[in-house]
Amino acid sequence: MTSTYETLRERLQVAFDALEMGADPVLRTSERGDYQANGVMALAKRLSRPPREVAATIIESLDLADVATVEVAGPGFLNLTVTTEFLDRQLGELAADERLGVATAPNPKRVVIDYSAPNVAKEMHVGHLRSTVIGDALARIYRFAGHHVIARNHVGDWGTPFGMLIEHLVDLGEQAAASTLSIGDLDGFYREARSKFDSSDAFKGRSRARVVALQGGDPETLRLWHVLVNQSITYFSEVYDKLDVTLSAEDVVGESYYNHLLESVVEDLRAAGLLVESEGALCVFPEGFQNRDGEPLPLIVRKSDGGYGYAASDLAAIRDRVGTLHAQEMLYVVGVPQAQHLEMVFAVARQADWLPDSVRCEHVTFGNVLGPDHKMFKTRSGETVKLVALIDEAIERAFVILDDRGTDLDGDAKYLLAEQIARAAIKYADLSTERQHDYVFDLERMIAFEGDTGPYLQYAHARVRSIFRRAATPFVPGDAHFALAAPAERSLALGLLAMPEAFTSALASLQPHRLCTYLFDLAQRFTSFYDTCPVLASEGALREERLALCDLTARALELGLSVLGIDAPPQM
RNA sequence: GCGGCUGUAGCUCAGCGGAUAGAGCAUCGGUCUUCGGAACCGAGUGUCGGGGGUUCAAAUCCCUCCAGCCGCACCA
Repeated sequence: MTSTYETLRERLQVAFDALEMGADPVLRTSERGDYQANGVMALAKRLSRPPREVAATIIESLDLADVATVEVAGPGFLNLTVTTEFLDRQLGELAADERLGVATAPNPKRVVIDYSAPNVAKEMHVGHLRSTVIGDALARIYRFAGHHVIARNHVGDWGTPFGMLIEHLVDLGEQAAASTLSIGDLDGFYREARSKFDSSDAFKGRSRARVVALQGGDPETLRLWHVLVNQSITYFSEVYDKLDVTLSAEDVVGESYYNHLLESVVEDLRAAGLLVESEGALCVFPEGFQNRDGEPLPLIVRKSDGGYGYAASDLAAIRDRVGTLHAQEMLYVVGVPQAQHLEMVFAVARQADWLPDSVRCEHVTFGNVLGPDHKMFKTRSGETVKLVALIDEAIERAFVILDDRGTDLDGDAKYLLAEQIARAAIKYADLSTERQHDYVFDLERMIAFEGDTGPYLQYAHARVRSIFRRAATPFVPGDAHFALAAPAERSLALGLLAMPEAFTSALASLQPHRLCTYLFDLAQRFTSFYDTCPVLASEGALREERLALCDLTARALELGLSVLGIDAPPQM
């Protein structure tokens, strides 16, 4: 179906084109009418004609009779009020459309989304929250748009620390180490290894030898390394389950995967004439990057000791993703401190012809999670906050809230609901703010049922559903007519019809928060409607109409939330 | 020093070229014998960090200054 906005835009475009081909009508939603077109003033300026006269000309040729009424206001705004007949038709189509008007991409793409990226043998902490949650929401949004998403979890599973980690594993014994790694204190494992490395020369020596063995492909060393990696992947999966994140073990393609490609990366760069040796390291100097002394800044592909840095594996990953996976678009959901590094990697990949201009490649940045003191979120004692601890605390709070309101659920059902609420609180708080901004983590506020929160949206959804549970006769979708006599009905209808634009906007800008804003607005429109328009108590056609509006609202909330990775429980 | 990000109501945040700058929370006042009151309606508050400029129109674009955060060659 063609959305309401799109219908209006198309009609306006014809009229604007008649005066100047391609002139933008600048169509927006409005508080004065339903929509307003602001493009007249700019066009009038270009034509050197009085704006109101241009507006009159446009209205004359505007074919909107079956859609909306128009009037000129102020200096030349076109205020559009959609007709009830048109709304009725649109809602009828919406009701019959499982996608609620959201179109699928005309040209589905293969999209690689790189997100989460925790480190093997280390605990996941708040630092991984945003990449994981935002990345997963984008993956779901892209999938719903009809794209083929290839999720990549670029875990840190290689490098010099693995020498000491493996030696520590050997010291502990594999059985003991395995249980530590899976159940308990991952950071403790890492810290112990580190402190032995720092305090014991013997251990340091063994660790270094172990790194060499690892890089040399020694089978026993690789076996031990696999123990570490597999334990970690199991642990990651548990965290992803807790968060309801779609990443699976198959999406884990860590740094180690690119090892066998690094040499050829270097060779290709050399062959392309991009490689420069500087202070013993093999570098590429992409244009436009300077160090603090104003000298060209290198991307170090191979270190002076012969080892490869992460630039090399990032380059190999691009070459692999474009060359082998045939990615047509790549998103890196990675913290903003990596901005320069990634820019350089992308620049080099372009120079090396691994990254054609036709492939959109974007660094999707995000701000920091701050504590109540507005500094980087840490525990009271100054340690990083573990993701699992964060989720568990949210679940406990959800429990308390459920008890307070006297839930009739208990046991597993109650726990499941508490989990759903906790996840909604954490994810929605993260997704509903502009991605690049820092935000203050305040569990109390996030999990509240009032305000712009995940649980509020879930609650709104549950309330709609409850209407259908109470209805004596089952609701039959499809035969409703929408008279929209009450203002709250009309407002809700307009909200329901605006889903496609909200979705498209979130997708195009890689900003899930635009969808959040939309859903919150829709929920508010619904509660106003709910307050003033009795549903079950009304009769006949009016009852059918209101039930149909409720049905659409429930579906819209559920769809919107699901695409953000948030559950919409039918009852709370 | 260079580069990037940020600075909007008491608090948390939207808005990023259009008509009097919005929401949530908090505050105050109403509604309602409530299809789940964890509701709805209404009210107040802002040199949109400061200053210049571009434009018919600037919180939004450009320049500059101030404040804060982050990066700037071998750890990923």
